Amino acid sequence: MDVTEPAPPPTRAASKSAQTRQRILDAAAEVLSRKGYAGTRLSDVAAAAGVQAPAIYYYFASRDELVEEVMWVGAHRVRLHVEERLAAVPEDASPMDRLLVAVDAHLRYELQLSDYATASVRNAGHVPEQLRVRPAAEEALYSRLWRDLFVAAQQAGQVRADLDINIFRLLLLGAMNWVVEWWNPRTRSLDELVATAQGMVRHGAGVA
Amino acid sequence: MDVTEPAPPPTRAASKSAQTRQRILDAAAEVLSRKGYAGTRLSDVAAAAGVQAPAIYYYFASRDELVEEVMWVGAHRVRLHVEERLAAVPEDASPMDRLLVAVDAHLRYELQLSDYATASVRNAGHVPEQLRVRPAAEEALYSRLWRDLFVAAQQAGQVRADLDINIFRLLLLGAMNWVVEWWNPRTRSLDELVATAQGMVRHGAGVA
DNA sequence: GCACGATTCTAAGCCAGATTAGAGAATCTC
DNA sequence: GAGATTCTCTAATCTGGCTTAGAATCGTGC
Repeated sequence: MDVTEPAPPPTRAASKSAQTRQRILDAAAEVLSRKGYAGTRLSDVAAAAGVQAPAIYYYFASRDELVEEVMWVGAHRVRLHVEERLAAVPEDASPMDRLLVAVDAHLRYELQLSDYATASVRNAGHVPEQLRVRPAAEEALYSRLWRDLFVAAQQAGQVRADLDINIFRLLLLGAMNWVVEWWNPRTRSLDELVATAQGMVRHGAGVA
Repeated sequence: MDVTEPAPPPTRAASKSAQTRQRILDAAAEVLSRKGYAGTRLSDVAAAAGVQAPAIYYYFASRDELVEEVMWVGAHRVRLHVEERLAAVPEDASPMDRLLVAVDAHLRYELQLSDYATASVRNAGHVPEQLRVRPAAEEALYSRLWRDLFVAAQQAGQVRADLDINIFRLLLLGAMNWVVEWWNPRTRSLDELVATAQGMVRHGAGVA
């Protein structure tokens, strides 16, 4: 609630308290990513975090505040991850190369690394309006990142000039986001998925 | 609940009763498509249908049964619509042409014609397990339809031989389904969307 | 070992919203 | 137009699940 954290005690590395808060948040992300907003019981989250439900209220003002935080963290981290991966791309890489790296980073993060990202994506359109404000700001930044990647690629002549890159971008993000609805790591390889999605961009948007 | 309908009375064209049932179902589809499973109140549905909430129970055994029916109808109708459009394609059309018609049909139906389809797509992953059984059967049929389209196109040499058409198909359906999350008919033209999605297939999957 | 804040627990409280009961209106049958 | 049936309403009831109260426990500084 407050902008200031509850005055972290002498703040040793990771106080027990902070760890518990983290455990609750992680549990919420996990349950939310699996069961969705409607199906997420505070009691499930508590169980997964190894506490009783009321303990959650020591760290979060309400169920919705907890959910909002998960959503925001999810959106935020995906963006950071993709930005980091892009920052590591060699100077001489082409705009199209950067686009393909972004596809790779987005998919791998969403599927392997983060319940938060999955929770964020799956529930974005299903939580009450008020919970969308803060996460939406993150998503706007993320959208811009992708827009810039596409603009650069199109200006460099690596994306067809007649392509509507706004629509294409939204379709692509949709394709990648929807993956969380069907992906099963046991039946398919992540590498193949990434390669296919990259092909969708390289051929679908790239110049012949 | 029973397999047999409640013994349709002398069954004139559309009895008043059937109309009311229909109105409730339509209302449910509309609310579900807009607010999602979690946000759909039976009272909202009732209001939209112009009845009091308990009246719903005369036609449906429970909230969940109502939701299930909407989901099933949505999945069913999309499939029928796409099948109809495909049936109307000239004999001499190529497999790729048929694929593009399917893209067109799917998008237009989902965005213009049917709250049921939108409700079905948006909530598929958010309703409790038990509600997914019947709709899932429909979706399986629909999946097969698309698989067949892709197989035919690949065998005809119109889709790159090295493309994993299963993954590509799922990505494409995801891109199209996710459209309901961002589409705003006031800011973009449906024609452009369809054209861009078709381009994604023609270039993304098609032979160079 | 004691005092005190931080943390977590058990036991209620509380309420939105689904569902049921049962009375009343509408419609149909003859 | 009386009686039966279908349909819809008002007025409860019921319940899951969020939330609050307040007591117990834990940890730490002195």
